[in-house]
Amino acid sequence: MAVSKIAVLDPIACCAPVRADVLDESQAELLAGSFAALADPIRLRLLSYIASSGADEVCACELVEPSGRSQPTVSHHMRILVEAGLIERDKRGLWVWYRLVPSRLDALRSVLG
Amino acid sequence: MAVSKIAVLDPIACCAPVRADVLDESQAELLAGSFAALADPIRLRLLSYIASSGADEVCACELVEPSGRSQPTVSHHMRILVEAGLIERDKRGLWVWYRLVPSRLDALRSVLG
DNA sequence: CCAATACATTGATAATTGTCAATGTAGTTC
DNA sequence: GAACTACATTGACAATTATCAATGTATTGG
Repeated sequence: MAVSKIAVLDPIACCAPVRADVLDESQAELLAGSFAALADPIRLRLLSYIASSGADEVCACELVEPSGRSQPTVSHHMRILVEAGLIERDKRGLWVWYRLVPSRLDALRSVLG
Repeated sequence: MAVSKIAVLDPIACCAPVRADVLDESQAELLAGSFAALADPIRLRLLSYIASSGADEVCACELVEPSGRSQPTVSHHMRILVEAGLIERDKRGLWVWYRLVPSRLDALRSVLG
């Protein structure tokens, strides 16, 4: 799946729940891209780490060690999550801060119902 | 992702919403497998076709043409959906009937909330 | 049984993906 | 501006995946 191609568009605007009508091809591509971002255990754990941190934002520097992957690999996965629109990136000084985009998670959730 | 390894386990029992606690590795593997089943446009459309059919079950023979893929390819994708637990398979005579497993969709949905 | 039908499996191939070491880049500090 | 720090990008490789043609396997009807 070409996750990066899909980042711009909005699943909320795109799709009613899977149960309502048959998805057309472009809707399906869009959603498959979003789900692909969730289809990796490292990315799910990164997302979960941020979501359950209590804080609004989490520093990238905090993500490498608990993930058990190299810094470039974490950077790669974070990019995929950002491009899928599930996470936002904010660089301030030397550090990069990530925060959830709850509306995106809600959107995906609503597609499953 | 090895989707097939994961079919037996139950995401409902496995995981609280991503926001509550950091997913451990096995939970993450499990969920990533489920999302991987949704991370393909053809599978999303097959799922959607069944979900929106109105009927409780849909015959496999009905799925090939609208998917635009070959019969073996559709068979392959349906197997992945079944192994992910999102769909149930029932062979009666020459025909195979598929139906949704709503509890699984609900389970995945609840993980995103 | 034999032919026909519905679906699954195999085998092969091209494309995609996860990973890391090495290197690059931008911001900070002295 | 030189050294340092935090993160990104590149390049390479192994593993996985989507696909189809060909073939296999049940099941049904004659």
